[in-house]
Amino acid sequence: MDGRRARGEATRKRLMESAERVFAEWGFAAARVDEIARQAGINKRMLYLYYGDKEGIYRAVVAQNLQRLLQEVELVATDDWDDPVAQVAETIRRYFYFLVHHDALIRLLQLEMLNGGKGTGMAFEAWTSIGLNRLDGILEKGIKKGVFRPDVELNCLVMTVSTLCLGFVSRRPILESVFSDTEAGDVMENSLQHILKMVFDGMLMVPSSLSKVQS
Amino acid sequence: MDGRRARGEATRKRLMESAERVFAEWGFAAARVDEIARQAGINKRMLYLYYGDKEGIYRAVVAQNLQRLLQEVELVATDDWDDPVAQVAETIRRYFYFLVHHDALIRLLQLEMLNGGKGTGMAFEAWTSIGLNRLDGILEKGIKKGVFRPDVELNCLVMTVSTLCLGFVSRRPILESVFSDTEAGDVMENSLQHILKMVFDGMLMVPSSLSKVQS
Amino acid sequence: MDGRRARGEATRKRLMESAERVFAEWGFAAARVDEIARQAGINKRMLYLYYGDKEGIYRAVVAQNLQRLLQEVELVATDDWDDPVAQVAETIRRYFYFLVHHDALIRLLQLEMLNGGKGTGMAFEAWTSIGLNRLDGILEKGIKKGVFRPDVELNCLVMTVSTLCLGFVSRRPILESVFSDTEAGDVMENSLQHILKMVFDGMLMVPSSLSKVQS
Amino acid sequence: MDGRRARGEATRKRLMESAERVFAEWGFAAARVDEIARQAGINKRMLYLYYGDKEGIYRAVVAQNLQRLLQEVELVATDDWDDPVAQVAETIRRYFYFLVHHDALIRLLQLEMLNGGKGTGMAFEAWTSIGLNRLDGILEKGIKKGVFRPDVELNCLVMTVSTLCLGFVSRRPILESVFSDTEAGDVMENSLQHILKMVFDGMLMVPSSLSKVQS
DNA sequence: AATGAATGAGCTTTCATTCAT
DNA sequence: AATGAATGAAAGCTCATTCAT
Repeated sequence: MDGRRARGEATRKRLMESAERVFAEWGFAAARVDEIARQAGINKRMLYLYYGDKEGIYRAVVAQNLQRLLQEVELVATDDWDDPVAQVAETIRRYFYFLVHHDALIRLLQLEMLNGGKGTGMAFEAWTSIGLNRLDGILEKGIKKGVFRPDVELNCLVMTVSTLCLGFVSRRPILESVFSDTEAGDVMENSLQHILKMVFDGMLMVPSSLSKVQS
Repeated sequence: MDGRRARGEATRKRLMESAERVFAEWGFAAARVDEIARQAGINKRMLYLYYGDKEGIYRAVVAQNLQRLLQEVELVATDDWDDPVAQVAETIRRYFYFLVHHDALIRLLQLEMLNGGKGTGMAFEAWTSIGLNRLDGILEKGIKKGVFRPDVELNCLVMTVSTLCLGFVSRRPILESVFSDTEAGDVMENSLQHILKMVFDGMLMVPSSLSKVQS
Repeated sequence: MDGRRARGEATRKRLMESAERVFAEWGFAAARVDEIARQAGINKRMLYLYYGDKEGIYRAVVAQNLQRLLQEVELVATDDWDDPVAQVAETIRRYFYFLVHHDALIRLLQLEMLNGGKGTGMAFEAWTSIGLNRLDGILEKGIKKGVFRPDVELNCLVMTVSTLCLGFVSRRPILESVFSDTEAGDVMENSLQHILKMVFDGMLMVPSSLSKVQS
Repeated sequence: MDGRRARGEATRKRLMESAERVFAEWGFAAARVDEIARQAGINKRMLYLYYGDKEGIYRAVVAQNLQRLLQEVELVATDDWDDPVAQVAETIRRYFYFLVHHDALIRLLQLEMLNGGKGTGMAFEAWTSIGLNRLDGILEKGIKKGVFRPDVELNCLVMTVSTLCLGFVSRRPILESVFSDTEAGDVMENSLQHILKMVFDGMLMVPSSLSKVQS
């Protein structure tokens, strides 16, 4: 019967979504299996049927989210643009807004990073820059074209970008309370502009100065 | 005789130190009260006598560490130097190395930040920039002296510095595995130099270019 | 199939019965949750599933017993008899023997009364006369018929009846040791007769003198 | 040194008073040794020095209170009055008001009675009528004089008196809420009058009818 | 005589997990 | 495929009691 299988898949999915929320809110240790099942409206037993145990569904959630992150940014990175600056900016923008739109995921991955992947045995060493891994090629091309400074330390730059993006997104509440009065416009967009300026002023031959970098 | 009171204080202290380790390693939820007492070599009951409950000692640990962070950087910030660049650099250096030397604290505070202070009710909104709060004055002075660009967005800069320092320090394992072969010298010192360059190239009237910024 | 639900209800019930015994024997504070579960032959966890916590099952036990007390005496009170004396006697008899047959309940409610409902927040102010609340109507009717003295203080009388019944029942061990030799017949029945005589001699127009008051 | 001994006695006394309050409020099981020491302003260790353990001080408190009760009523009972009615009334009055003025004691003894002396091993079987034990003689004298009915069941009467007194005193809160509006005068005095009327109407040759029985 | 510090046993409660239908 | 009932291990916490000064 396909109806059965379909229903089973729906159950799997609801459990995953619920688990993502709960793990993101509480972290692995403080998350409650009962709460995951309750929010999913699914019997707790099914969780064990599909995912083995608490850690099993946790791994599944983390893996799926990393997968999504990867796919999202891959789209741009594979293209071949003429303007390296625009392409770098667009890559960062994509990365940044993906994080913005998946704050639960961010919390989850940050918690997991702090946890050193201890609970899962997964290698998270490089996840913070996943999605930026194609920057290398774009940067090199830009250096050849004489747009970027040749002494740009690629690894450091990637690290800097990922750190800044993640940092600003996860500090969103703080930023909003700080800038709510003084700044017009969206806080996140302003943050992105700040990051881009930060990055470009440090890597361009000529200061990017003031004009907003559009996608 | 004060021997008894002194012993009591010693017990308090050993509990705190033990709790700091355990909370930093496991996070609040996964930390075990028994383990804290065991590592301290102290009867569990004393923890409840001195700190009320698990959350009580957790709060105490967090508060004490924030205090330490504050004091450490305060030292420089109050001084009045002639050279704003050197003073900014020294402030960042202090902040950075404090984080380096207190990685347990870092994990602890990051976990707490991700937790939004939920478990403790404390206001952590601004802790990431504690210790950098005197930067404002130094920067303004530098702007007046014509050393820094007048369009420097102070708040953003502070946020950037704290984010980068915290990010690089907490990604130390990743950095070490990435740079172990290619770079000479200490990874953390290199990271600090990178951060300083990043920051100064974005704020100075004339690019800081290449020379290392010493304290 | 309803087998599972039925089993669940059975578990609930066994926990209640066990809790009634244990609370009655030890009082709230000294009662042990482990003992309740053990006597019920039920896993301790279920108690928390069904009743929340120790106080939860305690409240449930107390509430249920008050309910029973109410129902038991209600039966008579609603009827409309010709003979007020007989009806009052029957009401008291029912009340008295309900107490006799539920000595665990008595201990429980007396403990709770002494506790002032502190542990439960329930209003116990009037429970001692629950089951006698219909006496008012019967007495008034009796006064109109000229059987009872018109100066009978209804509230005091109800209080007296409940106090005497409760007192004699809960002093049963003492009474038995005192009267075992001298009196023939059941100690409790004798006590009831004494109470009835006490009450009627104080309220009747003509002394009830000697004949036993039958139901 | 006598100063030392005197101070020791003072400590003992303060511990006893504190223990009386705490045991009366919470009962044996729920009472906390720490609370007793705290209220006494005395170090907990002294309690163990003077009374051995928790049960030790509990026994001491109960014993002392029973002693007091006995002494209080003894005063009247030993006298030889002409008027048996007045003497009975006075005995009951003394007993009643002693209970009124020692409500902590009442709670304590009632709790202990419900506890069956389990925790202490003391024989409490007859304590409810302690202080009324001389009624026998007075009643017999009254019967001889033709004032009391010869069929008065002495034991039952004593039991009735003690039960009613104890019951009304310990239900004082209920009584006050019930009678606060309707009755003038002190609730306790009214209760006593009710009890006396109750008792005398059941034992006198001629109904005591209406006039208040004064001491 | 008096006390602050310390303790181990045992309490209530929680949790991830499995059984039986 | 799905579920309500059940469980054992272990967690946080409390208590009466004793040690050392």
